[in-house]
Amino acid sequence: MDINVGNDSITFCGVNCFDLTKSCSCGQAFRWRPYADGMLGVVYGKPMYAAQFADKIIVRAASIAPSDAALCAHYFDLGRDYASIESQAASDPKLAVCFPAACGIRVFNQEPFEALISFIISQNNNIKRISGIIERLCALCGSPIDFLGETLYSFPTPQSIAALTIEQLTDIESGYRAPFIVSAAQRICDGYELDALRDFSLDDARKELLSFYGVGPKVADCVLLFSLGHTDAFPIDVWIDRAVRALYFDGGEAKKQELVQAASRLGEYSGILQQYIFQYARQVGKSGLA
DNA sequence: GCCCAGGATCACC
DNA sequence: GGTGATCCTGGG
Repeated sequence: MDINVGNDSITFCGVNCFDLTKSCSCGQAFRWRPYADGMLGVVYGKPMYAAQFADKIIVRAASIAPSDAALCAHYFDLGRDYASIESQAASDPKLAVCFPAACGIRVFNQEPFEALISFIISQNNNIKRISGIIERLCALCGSPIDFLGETLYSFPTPQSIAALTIEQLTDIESGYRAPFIVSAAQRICDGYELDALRDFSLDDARKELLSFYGVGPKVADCVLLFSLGHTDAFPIDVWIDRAVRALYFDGGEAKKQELVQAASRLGEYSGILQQYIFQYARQVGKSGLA
């Protein structure tokens, strides 16, 4: 992969196994939206426009710092060998079914605090409404930044979320999750280091996250997979439940423990393969999995 | 107006 | 250690 850095853009050349739009829209990240020929989002507090032309990815920002190329490469997970993960998927008879829908998905490395709050909001919720709540949260207490004639907002700091009242959070329609959001932000303000969980074993890191009020197994695994580098974290929501039962249990009933075992057999990238399965499940719908 | 989808918690067994 | 009621909102 070649990288060219300019004053206001970075170009990554020779990127394979990456479908930018699909990866931004598959439900792993909630702040990207279509803009011109690409996607507009906010990465590590900085508004960015990303577009894809064959194997080139162009990222534009108001200004590019020396560290931004490495930051973007990390965010989009460009350093990982997805060709081998995709070939694992394509050659596994079960996963091969998912592959056409899923190829080109890369699992992003989001900011841990943003992921924690976002996936707390995601519980009992659908993607459209999750995005709406997060955008209103950012507009409420993030920092406004003008870019390409639009006003975007950074994801709020733990301090500014911890200072919100339950009423303010109810007003942006976060519902009964409001106290969970404040409690998590409060704990980060008190000095809890989410980043330390990168070096924990999967089980230990999960135990830590489960101790947050309002965080259960599914949200914990999302935070681990989408922000803390645990590529073997395997979030099980209703879609994954349906799809794994359809693919690995002939559509029959399976206990939660059996689903977890089926996932662990997929190996160290089971979480990335989970995104492939999720994308497939969403595409074929409930009736396609029966 | 009614019922359902979507996860975590808590009370209870 | 497992089961079921409950939380909130949008959509059929």
